[in-house]
Amino acid sequence: MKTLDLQETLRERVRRIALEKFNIKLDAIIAEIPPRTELGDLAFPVAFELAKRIKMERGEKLPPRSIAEELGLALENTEGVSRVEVAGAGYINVFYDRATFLHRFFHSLQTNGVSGEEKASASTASASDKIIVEHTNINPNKAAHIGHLRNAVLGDTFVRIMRTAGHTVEVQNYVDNTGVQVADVIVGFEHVEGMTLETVRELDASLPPERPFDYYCWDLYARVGLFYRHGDANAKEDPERLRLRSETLRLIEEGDNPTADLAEYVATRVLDCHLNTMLRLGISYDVLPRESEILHLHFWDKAFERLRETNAIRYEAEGRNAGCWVMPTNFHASTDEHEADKIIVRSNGTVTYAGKDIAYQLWKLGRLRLDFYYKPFRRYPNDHIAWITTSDESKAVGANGSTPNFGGGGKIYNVIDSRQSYTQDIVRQGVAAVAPEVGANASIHLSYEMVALSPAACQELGIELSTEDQKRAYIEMSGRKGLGVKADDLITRLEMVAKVEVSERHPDLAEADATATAHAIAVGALRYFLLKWTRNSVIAFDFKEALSFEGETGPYCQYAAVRANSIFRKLDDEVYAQATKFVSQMNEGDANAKITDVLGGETGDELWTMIALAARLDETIAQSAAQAEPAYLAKYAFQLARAFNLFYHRHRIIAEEDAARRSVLVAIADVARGQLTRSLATLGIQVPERM
RNA sequence: GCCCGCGUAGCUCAGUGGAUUAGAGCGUUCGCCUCCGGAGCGAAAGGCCGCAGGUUCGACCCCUGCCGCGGGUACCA
Repeated sequence: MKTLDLQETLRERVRRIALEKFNIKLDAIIAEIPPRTELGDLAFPVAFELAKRIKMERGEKLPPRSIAEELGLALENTEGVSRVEVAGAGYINVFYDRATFLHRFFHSLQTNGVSGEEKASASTASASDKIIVEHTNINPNKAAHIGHLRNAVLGDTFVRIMRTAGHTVEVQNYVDNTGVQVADVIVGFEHVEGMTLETVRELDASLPPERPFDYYCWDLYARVGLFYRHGDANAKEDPERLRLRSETLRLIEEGDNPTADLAEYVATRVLDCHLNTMLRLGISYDVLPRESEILHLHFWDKAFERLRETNAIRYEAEGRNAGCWVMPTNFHASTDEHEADKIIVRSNGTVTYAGKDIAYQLWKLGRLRLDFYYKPFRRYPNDHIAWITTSDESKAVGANGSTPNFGGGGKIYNVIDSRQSYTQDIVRQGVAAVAPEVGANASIHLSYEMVALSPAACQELGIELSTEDQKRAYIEMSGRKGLGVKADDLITRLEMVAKVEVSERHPDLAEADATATAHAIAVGALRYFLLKWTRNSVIAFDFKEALSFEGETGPYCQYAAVRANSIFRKLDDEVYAQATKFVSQMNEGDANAKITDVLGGETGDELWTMIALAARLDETIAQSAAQAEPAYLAKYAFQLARAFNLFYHRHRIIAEEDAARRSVLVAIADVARGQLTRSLATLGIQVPERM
């Protein structure tokens, strides 16, 4: 029995009774979890709503309390409900039949442990509609930093949540290989360092593993920022040097020249580094659509044509934006400093990100009637392949019928930080103009706040702060200035700290096992750290906090699961079989009465709280999915771990002498570890054997 | 200027569609390993939920205004 099933039944009954007894049609029935166990397992504040509606519709004044009493009475004989109480000013508090609930819950986990399975088959309609999630999307011109990690972990976790909820999800990582940021680093190679494709290749081959190509580009990108300013970070950019950037950008877009070839090499190599970084955190992709193909396969041309036809964009013959194609907006007022219009095509003919993204979104929604060619880019350890787009039909794999089919999703989620809300609004407006049939709502901006640096983190990184900045709660990272915490550095550091702990606690563990365990802990710590904040909270990154394994952290949750597993390692098989039989078989002898007895009283309340919480996983997944908020699931996993630790501390399981009680305790520990493990897996966190 | 987000315990944050006693983690103080793993458990202290109005039987939550902080308003993304 999933809590949701019983909840749904009760909601339906409330709806029906309200109609029968009061002739009121309620559309949404609010059900809430009461604050304390004494107040029941589910509460309906529906009497207040009914009192209001009755007064409005018939002018009749009925006190909420009497309405609640009448409704509660009618709810009482629902199967699985032991009693109903009316409390406060008119709450209907429902108490479940604990023994029946435990046994159905336990039995359902025994028979189909995988949480989403049941739902996937139950909601085939929504499952047939493919969801596309776009995340990571790091400019392929430098190493990934913790801000990029927040994006990828958020996106990847959302994908896991949607899949667990029974949806079909396609994961895309968009590669902006023809943007200004790539152009900048190419200016660096060509004009600052005087290098060519050949010498860059040699350089790449000569780099040490701990300072790979993306690290090199990180530094070079910062140097280019200085180059534009003649070495003075506070000076204005030299327009003459900026012209190198726009010309480089034009050459990259055009293709088929040495600069474009170099850009292709650099962007591909950096992308490869990013995929390595993400794989360390268990993050992988299905397809890597590249901006260069948006251009070369005429996706943009087609989108451009349709944007013109629908008058979504117009050509500016004069003024500040002379020679550009712009999209007029009313998102904000224009001032002397800021134009209200957004430039889509620059005066030198190159296309801004917003323009290319409109074409990309249209393709994702299946509205462009054009497609990419694909070739394999990477085979993951589990044999999954990440495909990359190509404009060269001859290189595409699939002549033998194995061509993958991407895009054309029913619903699109774009994981992009909130600073880009304006650009995303532009993109949405463009998409809606060209494809009014899907409108502005098919594509969802899954926004989140940035990761900034705490003053302490800046100090540790050796970044000098102005007295003004020292007073701030956090300092924004800057790729252009090379200011930030590199993802790989942080992961490595976490692994080292974890390794020390593991080796200390388990000196007998083989080296490879200790390393693997430390890795699992590092991933748990980092992913949880990035997920515990809700999306619209700025993370002020702090090393001490990120490197902590205590309190509200991933390792705390992992530890609870490891402890639970160790009970079952030690538990006699016979005893486990006995417990399983006792709890999962309904109405055998006096099992029901005995279970009811164990779950009664004050101690029983405590046990029951643990069971009720463990049963709430599906509901939490559904909420996380609906709100696109992985933090809900992260908080739930922590709550579950905390509840389990308390339960573990209060009750001896193996040593319990009363057989019925022992069986119940075993069953509770079993459902708790199962649900905790599933929660963590959905967060992308593994539970090691020992830690 | 305009648009978006945020002001909740010393610090960092939860609080989902309005309701009973506003919750965590960190930090502070004090306890707990003859007992399935102390990366743990318990307890204490700590709150005009930014301010002022409004709606309501009832507001941390909804509405309006104000104050403060952050982000955006690029021919960057």
